[in-house]
Amino acid sequence: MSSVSLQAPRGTRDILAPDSARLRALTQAFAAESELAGYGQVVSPMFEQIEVFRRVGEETDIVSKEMYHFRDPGDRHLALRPELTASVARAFVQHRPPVPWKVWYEGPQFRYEKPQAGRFRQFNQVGAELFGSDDPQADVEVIALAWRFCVALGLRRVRLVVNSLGDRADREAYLAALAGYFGGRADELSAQGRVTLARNPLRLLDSKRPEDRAVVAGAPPIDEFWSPAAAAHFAAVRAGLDALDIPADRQRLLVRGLDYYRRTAFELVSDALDGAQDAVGGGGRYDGLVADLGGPETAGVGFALGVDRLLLACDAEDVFAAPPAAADVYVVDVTGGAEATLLAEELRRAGLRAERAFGGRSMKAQMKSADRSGARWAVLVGPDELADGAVSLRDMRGTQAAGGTAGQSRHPRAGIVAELVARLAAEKGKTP
RNA sequence: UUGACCGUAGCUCAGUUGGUUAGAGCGCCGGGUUGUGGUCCCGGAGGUCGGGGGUUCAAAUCCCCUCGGUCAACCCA
Repeated sequence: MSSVSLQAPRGTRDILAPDSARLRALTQAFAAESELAGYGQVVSPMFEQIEVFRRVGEETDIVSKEMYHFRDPGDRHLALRPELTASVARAFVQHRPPVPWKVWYEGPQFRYEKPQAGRFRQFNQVGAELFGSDDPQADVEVIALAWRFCVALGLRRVRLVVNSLGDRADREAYLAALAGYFGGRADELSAQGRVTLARNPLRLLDSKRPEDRAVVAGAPPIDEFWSPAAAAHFAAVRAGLDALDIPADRQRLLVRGLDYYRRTAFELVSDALDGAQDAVGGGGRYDGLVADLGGPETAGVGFALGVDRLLLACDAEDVFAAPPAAADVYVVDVTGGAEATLLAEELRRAGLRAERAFGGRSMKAQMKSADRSGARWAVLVGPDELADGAVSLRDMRGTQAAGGTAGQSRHPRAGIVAELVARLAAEKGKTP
């Protein structure tokens, strides 16, 4: 950092090309996958009345201590969205679309946290939600969508883990049982573990502290608290995934961070990611959330994937590279540059990716730039060409030595655009 | 919020126990005779050593604060 004193706020960053193109490509791939399954895009505001998020649970860390919130000039208390399910559920309550309402979304979210690899204060997610059905097949469809997308990206080292948190009453009973169990062994827990116990015993289950893990190992399993209906639902979900050949590991200690989850909970974890942030996404069923937001009793299931972490996983597995940004044509003009402007515009109108230099640089310098642009062809305009109403066309992929004029041909200026369109089309046909 | 490590040109980094005009590679710009790229050679631009304060005759090198990064706990995508 030299004399630059202004910088992006902590935990945020600028994404420049070609990384930005890669992010866009990932979003497009997700859109394609989602719409294939009948999900329509929903674009909701980046901020909401703070109440929207408070309703999802005050004990949730995301809500209680990680929200960016503020009062606007009209004294409205607002918050930048820390997650999207609540926003989408609010949209559902507001518009009451016919069910099943199937939506996908994409965009930044904000959480006030200490940043580290794969964790930012502004981060991007893609996700999907299905409102209005408690059919276990809905869970299967949603999970399959998330899974298929990871596979489509080329990720092979992603695992799906699933669990069921039971119905509301099951969850309450389990919570009480955990409180009793852990309470009796509080002295064996870590100091922080005891704090967690007081706040939410469920959280202790995925503690990473060794002292806590030893105690957790003997904790009562949630299975014993499932209602018959919840147990049957989970069995149906697992059978459905099995039928689709989607490998799902039951993980009895999986409890998600948002408190609104009921029954199905799942996560996608990457084994290619080292470090603590190995979850690329997660989701589950949240029957009851819509009612909490003031709507009718409505079932729902969905998921979100962290775009930044997905991209990190792609890097680790060496898949889903940035799309190439090579130019088709580079216009070299040593007659002042006005001709390059005309030609480049013509080429672009014809759909070719055309680049040119500015500032009246030497031919050698422009050729160097042409090379670095990755252009397939260079169109040269010098005094001779200009006088003859012609241009020189140079094959930049030739193996001839630099400096020579082999692989170069003269063409009438008038027909050069059509000529290039034809040549590029012919090549594209040969090598897709 | 807690702890550990780190912060030198656009990028990756060197900078001996504090001592004259802070270096390299890559990148960028220009040149190697008349208008031509990818190799090679030469040259140039670019840094108030993250910022502020302190110790000292003297600090990129020591101390404090601050901002930022990385890693871990917490939590989560």
